[in-house]
Amino acid sequence: MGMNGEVRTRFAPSPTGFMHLGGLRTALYNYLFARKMGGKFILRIEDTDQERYVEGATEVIYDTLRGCGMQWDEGPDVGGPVGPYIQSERKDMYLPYAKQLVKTGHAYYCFCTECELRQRREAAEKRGEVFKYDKHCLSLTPEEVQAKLDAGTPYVIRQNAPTEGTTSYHDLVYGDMTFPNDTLDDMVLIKADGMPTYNFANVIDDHLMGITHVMRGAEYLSSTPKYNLLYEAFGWEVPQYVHLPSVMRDSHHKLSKRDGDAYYSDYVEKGYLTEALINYLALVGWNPGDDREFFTMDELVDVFDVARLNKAPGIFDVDKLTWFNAEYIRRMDFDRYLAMVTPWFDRVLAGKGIDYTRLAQLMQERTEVFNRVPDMVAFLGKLPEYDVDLYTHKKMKTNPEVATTALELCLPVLENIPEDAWSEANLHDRLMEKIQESGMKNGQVLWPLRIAISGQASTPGGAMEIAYLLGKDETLRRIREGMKLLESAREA
RNA sequence: GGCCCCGUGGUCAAGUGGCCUAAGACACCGCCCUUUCACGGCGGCUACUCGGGUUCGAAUCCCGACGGGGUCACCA
Repeated sequence: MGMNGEVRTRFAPSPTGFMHLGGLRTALYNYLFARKMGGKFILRIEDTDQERYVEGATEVIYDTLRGCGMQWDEGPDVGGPVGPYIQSERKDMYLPYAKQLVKTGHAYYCFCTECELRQRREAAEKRGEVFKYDKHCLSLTPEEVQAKLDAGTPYVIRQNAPTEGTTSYHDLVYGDMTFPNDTLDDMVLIKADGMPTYNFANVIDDHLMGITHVMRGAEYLSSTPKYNLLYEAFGWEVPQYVHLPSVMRDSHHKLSKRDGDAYYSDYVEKGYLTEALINYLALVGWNPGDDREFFTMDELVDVFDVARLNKAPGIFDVDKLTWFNAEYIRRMDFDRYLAMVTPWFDRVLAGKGIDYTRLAQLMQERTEVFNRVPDMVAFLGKLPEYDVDLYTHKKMKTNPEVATTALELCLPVLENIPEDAWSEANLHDRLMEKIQESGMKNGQVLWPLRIAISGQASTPGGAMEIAYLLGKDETLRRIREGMKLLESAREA
């Protein structure tokens, strides 16, 4: 707990230009926990790697988090009492701490060059050994160090990790963890360019920012002992740790950039809803303990409990996400759906004069992901080429002959409906009257009709709806075309 | 390879020694509804990785094996 017992969590992404779903989930849990505990959620940008700097990347982080409904209490753009919240702007704060560690023997200057280290590492690998920095520069006398410093020799500062004994800590998810110290490497704290490494900045900042609970990916499980050694060297209180199981693509791979399935933006572009994504993501690695599956952000805050976090990695199941998405779409206000689906309609129906409102009514419960909409409605804009076989449907008891009869039956009925009376109700009543009187079954007439005007086996809505959407001229045109197709098939 | 973690159906998962001849959801399959599809309703399929213990009793505790993941950077 912080000084006044307040919980403080942080999300500390590096600005790469994209928001990884695993990272988003980490942010979500940090946010939920802070809100749940009535604490503070802090955003910190970790941009100590200058080579990886990407223009506009921080905005992507802001937009994604805000878009998902996770507003931070302290951060680069909103300020706060322990700023700045961008590590590059804190650059000068770290070196003094590193020097303090050097003074107390917990760290030391190292003048080995990257090139030398690489060679030693490769040599070790060739021998089948694990490379570990051999504390070579630790044996330099204070005079030797000073001389090199005075000469302007490039240096880094390394942690002086113990080589014997063990280091333990308690994790709120994984329980008690113990690591042999001889597996700990002397990690670099300050890089040759004067910037702190993530490993160092993270500890300093978490302490200075009063972070009480560090929630991050399980990949940090084994580097945590080194961080704790740092806290102890400074005499600082170690935060609570909450390591999160990874989000996988399948049992062997994490969600990856290469497959185009790792980033928040990938899903938004495909037409997934933010609410669905957040709702689903919350459930990969955590569950409320009962059967509830649908949660708003506020409800999530209400039920979230660190004790219910899972340890095993979770596979990100796009099918389940898609189901959530479809459910959210079905439940959304019609006006919002219409506004969202319109651009997708436009891709294939722009300028065709289709009644979007009616189409949207038909489509809302059939939409799973917006990017599947164009293919579903394209037939309204242009009759697809189709095979006569489509007229044959066993259950509907139709075949080309029945279909021909059916279309011949429908054509005059539809021709007789005036343009200004071309409504679904009218279409329905006139057609049904005729079908009754013919003695044919509904399906025997309606199936061929729908095939003729849509050219495909499955459509959003039935024959009446489609005929209405198409309008009189286009409907009649398509029926005549269908009759022609049937005729040429008969001749062949 | 060293160290660490994990292991219930295809996937997410409930389960904290007896209520488990193991819930729920997604996916899949079948039936019903129906002018197609979708929605909806009903039903079905499929799991405690394996082997030893401990115990009257184990998915639950212990040990081992196997499998999977993570980590071993002047990246974060």
